[in-house]
Amino acid sequence: MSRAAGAFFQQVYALVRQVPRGRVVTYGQVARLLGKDRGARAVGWALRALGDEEAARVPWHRVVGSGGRVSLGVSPSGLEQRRRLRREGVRFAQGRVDLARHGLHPPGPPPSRR
DNA sequence: ACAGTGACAACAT
DNA sequence: TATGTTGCCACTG
Repeated sequence: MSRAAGAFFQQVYALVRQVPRGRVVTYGQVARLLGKDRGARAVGWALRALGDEEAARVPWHRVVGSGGRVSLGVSPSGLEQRRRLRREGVRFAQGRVDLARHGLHPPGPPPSRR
């Protein structure tokens, strides 16, 4: 087990814990915030390494893929992730989280609707 | 000690 | 639009 993890993983957990309810961030954004432009993968690894106890205090479900995709897809965890997000009032569009509404830094142009 | 592997994403072709 | 390559961190066999 020893999910002690290195400093980077700890930074990921610390940052994800700061994501408020009803808000989401992407792997890429987390990586960038930690100074790793191309470290999105490492972020995923960090979350995957979460132990059950850690997962209880880290809102891992608020971390989604680019464009609001749920990377875990159709896996149990993926379904669970969507369920939790929905429960927090996160809106989905085309099976993706509406980053324009819940993301920190929307990548694309703002939707003219709300 | 070394290779494989795993919640991603940007860039090149 | 799709496919291939590369970068990133830590753990396991």
